[in-house]
Amino acid sequence: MVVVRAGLSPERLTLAGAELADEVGFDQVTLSALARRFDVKQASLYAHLKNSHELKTRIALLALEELADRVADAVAGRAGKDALTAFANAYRDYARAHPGRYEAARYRLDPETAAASAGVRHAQMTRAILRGYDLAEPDQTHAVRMLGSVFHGYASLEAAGAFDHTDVAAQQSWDWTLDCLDTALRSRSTPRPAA
Amino acid sequence: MVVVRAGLSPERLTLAGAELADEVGFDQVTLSALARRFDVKQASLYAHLKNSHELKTRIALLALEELADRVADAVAGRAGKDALTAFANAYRDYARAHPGRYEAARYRLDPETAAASAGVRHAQMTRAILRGYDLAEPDQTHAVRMLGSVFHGYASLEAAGAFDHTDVAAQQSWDWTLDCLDTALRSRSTPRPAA
DNA sequence: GCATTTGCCTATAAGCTATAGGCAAATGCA
DNA sequence: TGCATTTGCCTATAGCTTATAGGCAAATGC
Repeated sequence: MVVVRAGLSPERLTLAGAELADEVGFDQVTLSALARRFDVKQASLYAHLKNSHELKTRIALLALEELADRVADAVAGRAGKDALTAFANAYRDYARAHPGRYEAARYRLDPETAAASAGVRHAQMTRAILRGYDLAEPDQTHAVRMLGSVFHGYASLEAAGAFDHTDVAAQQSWDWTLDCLDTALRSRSTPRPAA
Repeated sequence: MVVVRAGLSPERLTLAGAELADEVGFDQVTLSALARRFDVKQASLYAHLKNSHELKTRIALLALEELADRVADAVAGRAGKDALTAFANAYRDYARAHPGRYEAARYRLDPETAAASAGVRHAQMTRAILRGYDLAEPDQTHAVRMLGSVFHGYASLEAAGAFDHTDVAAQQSWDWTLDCLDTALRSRSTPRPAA
């Protein structure tokens, strides 16, 4: 009776959990389901994860990390509306390709964990693309929040199927929205010499 | 041994469920918790609700209804930016006053239920507001989606505490955002004679 | 005043999280 | 190479959840 170990680790479990989330939804990610996936008993996972909260937190951190990487990649070398579009598309594309991970990225983290997460990179990158619009504080903060709301709101509603009822393609509305945002932000630029 | 009946009904259970959601979060609303609240055994609830999905669906419908009522009330007799602001504020205020119900309003409904819900009133009211901006199709649809995204995104991020880290008041960013949206929409008005 | 319906009950099963304790494989070290 | 320790996964168990089946008494109908 040769017993081969499954080779579990927090990292492997997290990755498998993220895949599971994309397949069945983040709220359906359970330790039991994960254990089944590794053909292992559910209690065995507790040797690698403190509890299911830790699993979810790790998946959330993974998603934030991946999303920040993609956005960083997309905006590199771009500025102005070009950067805005690249950021927004990277964001939306990730949410569509990885719905479970995207949900996970909204999992509520305790303050210290959040502070150490890639969430701060998101805020930094948003501020970076706003450099092309010459916004002074506190307008810049307002704009960060507005953009975050639009991107998250759109991704979230689209994932929920809210745009499925009407015959207009979600892609067109997205492009239109980005255009709109660009205009709005430019109209708020401060140091433009002649109004 | 006088046994007094608890007087359960789908309506009372739904309302209590909504209150419970606001107190502990929509995902913490369970039939067991609800039964405890009525000092009744959990299995008894199945006489009034098919299952927990029905409870959640009913809470979602209640929330959509309430939200639509408030918005309708707020926008009545207003037009243009005034209407936009009233709509937006009613929306955000509801989300802040009733976080659990607001979460419930995002609960995924099956298509027929959604079609019969107050969700359609939301879309109608959004279109009504946009009448003040003279947008032709498909721009109107784009605008409906953009506004929905901003409102939902903002409420959702604010509820998640995403705006707590920076010292700028969420109210100010909200006002700024609405201003921005108004400008953006006006710049897209079609039948404005002279460009 | 009796029959029917209704409302809540107990009992039970299955799935989830979590803890405790056991045993064998893997590893460390002389 | 051989023994002690550590590690990895196991079983067993308890408490929580949803959900179903069947029972009995209160409420209602006639």
